[in-house]
Amino acid sequence: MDGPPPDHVPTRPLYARVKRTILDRIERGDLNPGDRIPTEHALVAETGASRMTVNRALRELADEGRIHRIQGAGSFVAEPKPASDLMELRNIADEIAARGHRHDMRLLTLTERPAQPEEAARLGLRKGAPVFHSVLLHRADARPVQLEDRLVNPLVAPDYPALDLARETPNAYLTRIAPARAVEHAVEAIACPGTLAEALGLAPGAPCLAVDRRTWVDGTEGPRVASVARLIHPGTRYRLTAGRPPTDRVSPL
Amino acid sequence: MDGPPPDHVPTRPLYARVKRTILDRIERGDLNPGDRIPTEHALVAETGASRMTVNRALRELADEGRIHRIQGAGSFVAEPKPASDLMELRNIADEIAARGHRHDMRLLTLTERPAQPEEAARLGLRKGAPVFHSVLLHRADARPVQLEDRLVNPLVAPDYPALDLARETPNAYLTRIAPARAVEHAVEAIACPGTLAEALGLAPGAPCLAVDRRTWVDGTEGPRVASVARLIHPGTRYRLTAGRPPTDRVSPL
DNA sequence: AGGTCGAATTTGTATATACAATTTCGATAA
DNA sequence: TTATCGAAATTGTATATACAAATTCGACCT
Repeated sequence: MDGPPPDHVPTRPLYARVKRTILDRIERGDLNPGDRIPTEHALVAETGASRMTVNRALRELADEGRIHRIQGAGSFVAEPKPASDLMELRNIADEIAARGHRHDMRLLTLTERPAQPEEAARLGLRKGAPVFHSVLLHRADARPVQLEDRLVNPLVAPDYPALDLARETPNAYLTRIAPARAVEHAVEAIACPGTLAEALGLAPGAPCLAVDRRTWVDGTEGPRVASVARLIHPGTRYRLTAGRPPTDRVSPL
Repeated sequence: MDGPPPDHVPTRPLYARVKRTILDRIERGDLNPGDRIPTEHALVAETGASRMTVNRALRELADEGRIHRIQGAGSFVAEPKPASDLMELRNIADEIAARGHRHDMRLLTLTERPAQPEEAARLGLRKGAPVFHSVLLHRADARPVQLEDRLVNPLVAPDYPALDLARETPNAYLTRIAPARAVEHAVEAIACPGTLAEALGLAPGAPCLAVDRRTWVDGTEGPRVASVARLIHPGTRYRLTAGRPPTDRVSPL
């Protein structure tokens, strides 16, 4: 049985399909950064959509930073800028997906072991207390974009080792079972350690962005550190942004 | 007197003015989170704009997360976004002093010149509009810790060149005369350019942390970019933190 | 009372048209 | 050759109109 009218695959709006055709050409390398995009008029002729619809598609692409438009001159493919908005709020998988890439992760290690003294201090535990330690590699379209080295507090997330990585990132899991009350970030530029160079697909010594993130949850006796993570990104491939510009536009003066 | 034809104050587009009227009501507390926004039809009657124009205004507000729209139901003021915008970058002088070092700065260049196209875009000015450009080196105990490359909008800070660097940093000066309404940060790891290696006391290619900071102030016609700065720190000597851990401590478990 | 259906409301998308603003580029004049 | 002007090309905004899709709400029936 089943199905009656399979029918209506929810058709995407026309402006979205026009956007997609442009993005396809960019992602296939058919159009490269700096290249000129067909004019609205040409796209009207090509796609059959009205100019208003084509205009909306191109305007949204411009808002999203994928293309650059100059009145009177034309539209051009923008330089790829892997800027991520508010990384502390969205997990890396969402960010990659939002850019139209395919995200996957490979678990490199997952162990339970006693905390080293410094780790214990960072986690607010006694030294030697058991902690979970995971190391993952996040990839976008099979390209490494983040190495995640994480310590998890078993008092906050006792079932962390049972996490199903096929369905959820550690960040998403922790957010779900123990929403953070506070987050601390520290960022520094480092030279890619030789031990990570291969995993990240970089030359040893290449500049990398290291983000140390610590999250707290509310416990019965006060705030507890839920997790401490060091996230390492290839410096030239990733960008961390915080803060948002005002929304309403103003004409240039 | 006055003016003849004051002439053309560049009128903002109608859809932007409609956005502004809605944002004003939200920011004045006239409309609170969860409140219903007048329907498109009502806004058409109120503003005189066409429904397509009102629709664009509301759609952009929704894209920007300020409102929430439900087909068939209406439009509603969104919850203010998670406050975690806190990238409290204290100014470099305070940080150095807080660490017990002595801060000084050397002015490398200070000019007024026409904005390059890309710079103009970042500043929200017409290309070729005059901008102030300063380059400073901040030092802690005579050791370089930050190279500050800054563009300043003369419309916001016309007296910037008169700044007395012996008394104030550019950041402190701008904060004093034009408090920022919004700040945007982008951070990336870069290899130290050869041209800066000597000034920063580094080997070319050494990892550096580059922070791009953009600040806005409120103008009569809407937000204006006050300044765009790129701050370059030797990666191993500097650390940038954002977010704050909870203040109340708990004994380790 | 409860449920069902359908009309009214409201937002979402699409088009045709018009004019404005900016850049580009060629024609023309000095 | 150089400079200037203007037409053409291209994007930006605005409107009127139409229909689609989702929700709300009341009328009506049982």
